[in-house]
Amino acid sequence: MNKKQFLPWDHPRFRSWVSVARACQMMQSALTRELAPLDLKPPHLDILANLYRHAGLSQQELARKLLVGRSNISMTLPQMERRGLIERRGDSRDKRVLRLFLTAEGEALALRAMQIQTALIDRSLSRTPLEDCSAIGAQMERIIAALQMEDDGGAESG
Amino acid sequence: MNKKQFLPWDHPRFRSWVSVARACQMMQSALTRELAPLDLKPPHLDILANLYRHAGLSQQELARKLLVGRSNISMTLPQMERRGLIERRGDSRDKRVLRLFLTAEGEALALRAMQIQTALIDRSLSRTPLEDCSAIGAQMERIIAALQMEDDGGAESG
DNA sequence: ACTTTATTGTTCAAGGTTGAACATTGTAAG
DNA sequence: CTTACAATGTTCAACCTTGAACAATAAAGT
Repeated sequence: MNKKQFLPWDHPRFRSWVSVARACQMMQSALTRELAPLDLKPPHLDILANLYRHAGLSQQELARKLLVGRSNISMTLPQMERRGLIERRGDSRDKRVLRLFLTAEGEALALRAMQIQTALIDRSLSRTPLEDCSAIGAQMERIIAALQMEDDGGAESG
Repeated sequence: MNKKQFLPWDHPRFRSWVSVARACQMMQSALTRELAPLDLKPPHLDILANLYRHAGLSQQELARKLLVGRSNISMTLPQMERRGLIERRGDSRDKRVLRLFLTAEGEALALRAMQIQTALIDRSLSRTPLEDCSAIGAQMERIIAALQMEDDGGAESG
């Protein structure tokens, strides 16, 4: 008679995480919409923001920070380079790596895009007290660490 | 001299949300990895889980729940139907809509996949107290509501 | 009844993402 | 030095996702 013996929705952590995932997806959609006038998509913004922060990254390092494959970066960057947003210079010591930098135009666009993103986040989280925001951020860092472990070492005991 | 006048990373809500997005992305990657043995990807699981929960949904309703386009559903479902996981029956009252149901095999696979997902979430959130999980879920629901408003009514006052 | 407007599902082209195979360059081992 | 191994970036085929255009059906307006 027990038609549904396994109902994940009864599971508190499961329910909470579903909400998290949903919120993320909607934020992504909203960001895509608001970035459209700049002819940018979230992945482009991620790249611009990271190069704004850490000038001189290699493609590999950038890919790792963004959690995407090298090939992704390798196919996206030439577009942005042609658009005059970034610059790639070969590393003098290691001829394999290309170091990435924003152009002046790229930095200007990065700033505009980041302002749009920050404004969107502010609007969406306006009903969430700062204290709770920080608490959420801290918990998420824990979760990231836990998932990091899985990535690296499958099932390392510790 | 103020080289970086606009640093989003100084912004508490921005920082917190970056962590949220990162955690989501890593969870998605981990889920993709763990679902591979079942020859399923997260979007397939989303479909199975939603039909498990709400049998008889139309494709439109399913698309809305999953926050994807109708075309997406329209191209994914035939694959799953050929695989014997779902069934599509025309609605008798409205000849436009197709009502969706899980087959026995689909339900079995849905259960296995949901158990994998629940286990992954449990593992990743094991260091996050239940109380905090619930608080996070509640805040996320607020954020979802805020983003919902933007979607619907652009800038409705109220 | 007739026309207009909306909704549902399908198709298609465009673009994004991935993982594997590859060439090049650096590093360690013998 | 020579050989084996590892890391970086590129290319390619496969797949996924999207948005627009479309045909069929329903609902609303006249």
